[in-house]
Amino acid sequence: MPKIVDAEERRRAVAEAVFAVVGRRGLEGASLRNVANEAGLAIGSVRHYFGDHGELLVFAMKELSRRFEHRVLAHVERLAECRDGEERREVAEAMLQEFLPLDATRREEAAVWSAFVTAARTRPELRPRAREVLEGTREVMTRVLEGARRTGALRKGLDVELESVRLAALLDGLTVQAVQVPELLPPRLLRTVLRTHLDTLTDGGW
Amino acid sequence: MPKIVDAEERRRAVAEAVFAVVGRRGLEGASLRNVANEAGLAIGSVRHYFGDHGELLVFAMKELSRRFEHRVLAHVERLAECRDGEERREVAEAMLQEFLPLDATRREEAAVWSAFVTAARTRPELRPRAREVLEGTREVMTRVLEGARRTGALRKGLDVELESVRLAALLDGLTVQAVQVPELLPPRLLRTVLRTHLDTLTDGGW
DNA sequence: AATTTTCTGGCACGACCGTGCCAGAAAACA
DNA sequence: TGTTTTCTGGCACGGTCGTGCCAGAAAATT
Repeated sequence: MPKIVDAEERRRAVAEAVFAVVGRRGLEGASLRNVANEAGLAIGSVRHYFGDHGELLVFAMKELSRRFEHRVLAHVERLAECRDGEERREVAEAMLQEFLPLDATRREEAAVWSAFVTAARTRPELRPRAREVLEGTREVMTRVLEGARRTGALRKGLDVELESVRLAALLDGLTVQAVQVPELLPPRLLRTVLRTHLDTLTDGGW
Repeated sequence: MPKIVDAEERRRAVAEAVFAVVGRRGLEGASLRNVANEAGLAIGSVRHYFGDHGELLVFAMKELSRRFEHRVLAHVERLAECRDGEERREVAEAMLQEFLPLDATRREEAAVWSAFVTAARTRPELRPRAREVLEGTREVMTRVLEGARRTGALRKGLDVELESVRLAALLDGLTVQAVQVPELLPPRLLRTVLRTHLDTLTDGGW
């Protein structure tokens, strides 16, 4: 075999180019030509690693969600190691902040993800991953709230399932709006809203 | 002058075709040809009423938000006429439900709006309207919460501005997720989450 | 050194796009 | 009736798209 080249790494590099193009020009700008150009490759090379255009988009979407999940799960693991109550609250809050576009990098990621998810409604290939991520998000919410309930931090009488849906929706709403009109949802406000919400779930202590 | 034809009405009819096409094929499917075909017109006719393609999209987006605002403001007026506390709560909740995709029609509307808003990030012509609607939404939230505060229904110690942001984000998040994966957010659940949230704002009574 | 396989780069085709342009139909006005 | 203006329908252009196809470069294998 020729040309020592790690195929998977190359695919990831191309995905990176997809993110850049989508961030700048939207998903409809992510043509093979534009992506290849962004990646500094010839269009033929890109096509060697991806069967067709749809496959490229699916891979990029999966890659984006994979990275995101990786970051979140790191927090979840740290959460499992916590014994101290105060520390639990801080780690949980840090984990939930991971869902918010608090800096330019994350805002771009969120914008790109938003583009994929919107497109997923009309493009069947993209739908499964959109659904998986939403389900995963809800599950993470359930896990953290259930954990809080076990340690007695959660207010009595709360429906954990319902609160998971509410929390997931709140985070998604904040993200979508912050991507749309960042001026109206600066990082500070995003953090405050999240903290306020968590306070209502834990009536004071944690 | 020739051809008795109400230009504005024709423009609205074309906008209707835009909604149908975007609902079915996404915004990138809303080409002049597809829209004209959907409206039963020749492409030349559509172009007579809209300077260019961008103008068509801007008009359609404005028309969609205009209709939505009209519906919401009707509720707001009814809210102003309310004297009874119980009635106020019901009308307010009905108004807030207007933001949720509770039936197929509204789900389609929300999906189309979502497509426009996502595109607005990369298309400058669409940005102003996206921002206006978000600001308007937040203002409506502030108005209804401020009203509740005046009548003593709101829990003490709540920051109305902050709660407006939180409520608006929650509604947006529920909507976006319901458009993405309707199975995970059936109308019943949407209503329950909203009601639960309002309960936490009014500690019991209203 | 010869062969095989992976990889790169690019040409060409058909499809769709927005738009400039124009000819003719249709109705109001002279 | 003739003129004018609005409206309709369509042709043709340049551009971008995904994709089929292929030739040659490059490296591992024989």
